[in-house]
Amino acid sequence: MAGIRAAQKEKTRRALIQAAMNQLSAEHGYASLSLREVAREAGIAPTSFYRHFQNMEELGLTLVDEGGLTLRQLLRQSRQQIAKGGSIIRASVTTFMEFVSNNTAIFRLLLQEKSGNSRDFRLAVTREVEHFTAELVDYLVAEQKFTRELAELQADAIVRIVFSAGADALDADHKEKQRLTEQTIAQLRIVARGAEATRLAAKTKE
Amino acid sequence: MAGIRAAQKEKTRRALIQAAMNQLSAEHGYASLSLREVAREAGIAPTSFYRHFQNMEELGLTLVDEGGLTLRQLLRQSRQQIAKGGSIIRASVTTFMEFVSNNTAIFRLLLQEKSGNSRDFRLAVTREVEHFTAELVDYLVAEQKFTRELAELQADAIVRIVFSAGADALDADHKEKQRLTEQTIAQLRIVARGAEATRLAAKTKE
DNA sequence: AAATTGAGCGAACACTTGTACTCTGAACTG
DNA sequence: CAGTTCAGAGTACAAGTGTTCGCTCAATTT
Repeated sequence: MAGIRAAQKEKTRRALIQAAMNQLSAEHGYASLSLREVAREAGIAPTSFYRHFQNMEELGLTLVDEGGLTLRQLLRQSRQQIAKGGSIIRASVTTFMEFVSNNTAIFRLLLQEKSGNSRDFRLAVTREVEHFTAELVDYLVAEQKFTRELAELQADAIVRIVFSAGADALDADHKEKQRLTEQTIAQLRIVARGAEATRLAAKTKE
Repeated sequence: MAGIRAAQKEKTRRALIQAAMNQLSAEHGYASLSLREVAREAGIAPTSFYRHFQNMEELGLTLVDEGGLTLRQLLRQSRQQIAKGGSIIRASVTTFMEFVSNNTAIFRLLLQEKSGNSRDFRLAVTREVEHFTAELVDYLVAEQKFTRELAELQADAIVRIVFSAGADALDADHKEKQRLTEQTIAQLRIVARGAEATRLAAKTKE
């Protein structure tokens, strides 16, 4: 029952995924990914590809899922940073930026396919990002006592700003990344202040 | 000196650009654009393409420029709306969203190539967006008396939020677009309030 | 021990791709 | 009017693409 056969299959499956990842770069996106090249890098014949995935699309969706997993790791890591105390905003933004630097290929994939050419891809990415936003909403409601409505507005704005800055960070050198990080932190502080002011304005109206 | 020849050349050049535009859709991006198909739709032989562009890349950059032109139209239109009085934020966001709806193909191109696979493309798009941000900064400094630093933070945040919402609007139906518009307006109000609060905080500190 | 399964291979097929070359004929120039 | 220019067409080629088919042979099951 060792499943030496199933284990081997899983291994080359991982090799295929890894090969696809390796070929994703700033210059070559998912769209220009070729079955034959992926198979070559994974060390199998082109035809054997079909033992693992029906299409390139199926491989692609697997990559997006992989990216979602990574995003969830990021969430966990952020929560740990927050638990340690200190500035929540600063901690979150810096962990996010570090993550972008360490997982460039996968972030690029997510960002590209978010406005890419396959509806399934777009939906898959949107789902992952929404998961991210939802976590933030929960935090704002539970810890900071915002109304759900205001929390949703705020969280959505934050995610838009942070992901957009993350996209810019993909191309940036170290110095530029630092600038982006500080800028994003300052912007989130503005948003936080604005949300706070909005909450007060709503309260005094009652 | 009529230039009946030059006119014809310009005409088929426009036909090529138009053909390329037509082939850009939610399903078919720039990356999967083929010289032969573009030439076919423009009604010329594949080889004649080279009389007008050296590469597909050159055609692509032309499309991006075209998009930049469109963005500048948007700016002008927004300013007219603002001059009419009323809510600046509401006017700007609604004109932006209308523009996205009416120029879907070109916006999709800009959004995709902003994080696309050609460095030249990314730079070209970034340049256009920066132009957009710069205009907003000028407005905030001149009309609202913000410091340049705060205006830049605010403008950049606004552009990130609006363009990100615009990207979502590409796929959305009418109802969803309205929701997005209202949401974006509310978010920009939060940012405005936050910036205002930040300005006050800085002042009292002096 | 015999039978079955299935990952991986190699050959082959029917395309599509970009691009180099040569030629034509209408528009322009002197 | 003769000569030149040049947009566009046609042919051809080499290189790549995804996918089907039948085969092998080790792992697994009966």
